[in-house]
Amino acid sequence: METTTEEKIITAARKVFLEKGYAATRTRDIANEAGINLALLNYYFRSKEKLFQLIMTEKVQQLFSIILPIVNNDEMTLEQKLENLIENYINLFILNPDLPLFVISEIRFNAEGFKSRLHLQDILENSSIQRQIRDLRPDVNPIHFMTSILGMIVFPFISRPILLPDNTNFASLMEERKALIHNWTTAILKS
Amino acid sequence: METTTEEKIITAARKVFLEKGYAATRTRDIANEAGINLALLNYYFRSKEKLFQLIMTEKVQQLFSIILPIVNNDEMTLEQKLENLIENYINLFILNPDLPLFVISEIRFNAEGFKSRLHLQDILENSSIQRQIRDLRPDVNPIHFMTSILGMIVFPFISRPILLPDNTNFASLMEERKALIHNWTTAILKS
DNA sequence: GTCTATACTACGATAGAC
DNA sequence: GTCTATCGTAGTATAGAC
Repeated sequence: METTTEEKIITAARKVFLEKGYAATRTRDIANEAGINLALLNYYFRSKEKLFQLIMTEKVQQLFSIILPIVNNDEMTLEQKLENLIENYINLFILNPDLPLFVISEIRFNAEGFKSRLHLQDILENSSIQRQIRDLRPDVNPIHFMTSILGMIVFPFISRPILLPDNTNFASLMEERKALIHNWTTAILKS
Repeated sequence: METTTEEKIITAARKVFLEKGYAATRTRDIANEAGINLALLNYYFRSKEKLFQLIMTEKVQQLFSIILPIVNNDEMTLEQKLENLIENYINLFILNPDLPLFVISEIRFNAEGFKSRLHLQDILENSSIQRQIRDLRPDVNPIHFMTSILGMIVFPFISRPILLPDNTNFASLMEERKALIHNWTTAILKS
């Protein structure tokens, strides 16, 4: 075991917070999962809230580090951006199936805090990708294309516990989905 | 005030649970919101868990009472079913914007319980709508169409706190979205 | 049915020995 | 740094008067 105590706690916190969410998580569960004492957790991170912020920041960055470099990239065509979004997000979610629902659920409880920190709406507003969409389809509010594209990518992962059977090979289903979404997004941009 | 105490508690519970989720809700908050005493809440509903089940059942039914009568309706064409889904779900979510994220988030913490009760996968499997989709597009797993259609409908409501600015008139944006999704779903079924 | 008071437990956090 | 023990509080739930 090469990992430090601090790393063990963070790894455990990541697991428990993602599984249960902030409110349902017990710091004792994190301590047990990490194989250390409860007191030690507070020694390293001072409070449950602080430890959570660490995990949450990490997960928000993981989620938005895909879309942020793309939206304002002037070197890429719209076609390339869509391909890139689909490929990278589906790969990310296959490896981290809890990620999207975790971030969406927890941001909801602190919507104002993250809105003021992230400015995602401002970033999308007048972004390169939004201009590209508007050039192609000046008749439609671009937010409708953005939400439809992202919805097709994200929704299977969010609704998986309700809609999708366990027995299917979920990963390969999502792999084959890449090409489909690619066709569908270009189709709706022309419809 | 014509409402009974029981109704006042349920109304308050509905509000608080939907806002905060089960784990973060305090029964004291519900009691305060209802304008009654904490002891009275337990007198009527025995426990927080029981009260929550009541609200959760109500919300799950609210959510699935739209899709369930449609999927196996042999009188409707696929076209009519899609139109119906889009119209009814967007209307429902405009009036209840917290509903989809609440149900999805909370089911996640008790996925097995609801899966065994709801059987939604079984219902979709070999359903009338799935046969209609397969007739039209035997080359694609119908689950991809279902998740894309539902994703386009639901995702704006789920991602609203992150993606969409407050100042826009959200309801009218969703109203105009109905016709767009209608076009887009028929477009992807033909692409 | 409705209240006040309280029992009981679980949780987050800290004190203090090592 | 790491532990045991414990404090203080907040949470669910109940007892018992009215």
